[in-house]
Amino acid sequence: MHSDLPAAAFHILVSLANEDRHGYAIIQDVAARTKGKLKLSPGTLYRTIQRLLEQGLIAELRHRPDPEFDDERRRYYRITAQGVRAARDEAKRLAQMVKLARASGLMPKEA
Amino acid sequence: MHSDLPAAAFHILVSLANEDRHGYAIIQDVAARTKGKLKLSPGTLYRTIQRLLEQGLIAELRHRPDPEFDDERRRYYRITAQGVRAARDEAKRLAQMVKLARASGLMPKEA
DNA sequence: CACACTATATCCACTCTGGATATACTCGAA
DNA sequence: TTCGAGTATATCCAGAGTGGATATAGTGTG
Repeated sequence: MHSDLPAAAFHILVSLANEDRHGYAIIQDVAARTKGKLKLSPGTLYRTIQRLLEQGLIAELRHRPDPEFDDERRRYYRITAQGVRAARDEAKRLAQMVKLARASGLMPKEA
Repeated sequence: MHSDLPAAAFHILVSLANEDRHGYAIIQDVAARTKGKLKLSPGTLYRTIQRLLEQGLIAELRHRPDPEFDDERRRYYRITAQGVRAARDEAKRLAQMVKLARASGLMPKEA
């Protein structure tokens, strides 16, 4: 659809919900959370990060968390209040779709 | 993603889960189920129907349900066993995404 | 020495989508 | 009675989102 949060953006926001991360760490975290089912490609990741920055759903940290033992190439990101709202709205939309499937008998009660 | 069911395809399958319908009726049914939030455009609808037919997720009925009082232009479709499986798998994937959002504290318990 | 891993970034091709357009018939309001 | 809205299907175009390849570059391992 036109107005909803793209899948990659949603997963990135979920990954940043409880911890500031850099791009590569997001790829790994999303893969871990989805048990390897979703491996964000670099093309999708960095393009989506740029879009999220422009839309104000995430912000880049000016100071890296641990300057001593850290790869200088890394760029860290933090979710914004607006990002939290966007992710929550998208989750509600997805929950509605699941509800629709359940109401149609397409889903076993718990799965 | 590459392998998952597009949103329009999912909604069409849900709409056909309990009743055979023709294209235009699907548009109205999806709009009703989503409380007007999702109005499938004709471009999306008829293209997606063609794709679903090719993939064997739906089938066109050879005989229209009620030949007497019916618009002859209508083409009726029925979901296949394969279509049911595809919709169920997609619903599970969506439910997993919602679960991920909840686990991250992005969602209020029930919403 | 080659390969894999870390880390970011850009490019191309493909798919999915909305919206416009086309065709054509029916019905009610002005 | 004519105009617009609704019904019904279909095609086209432009734009967004995605994966995969490619590039660059440093580090670590067999």
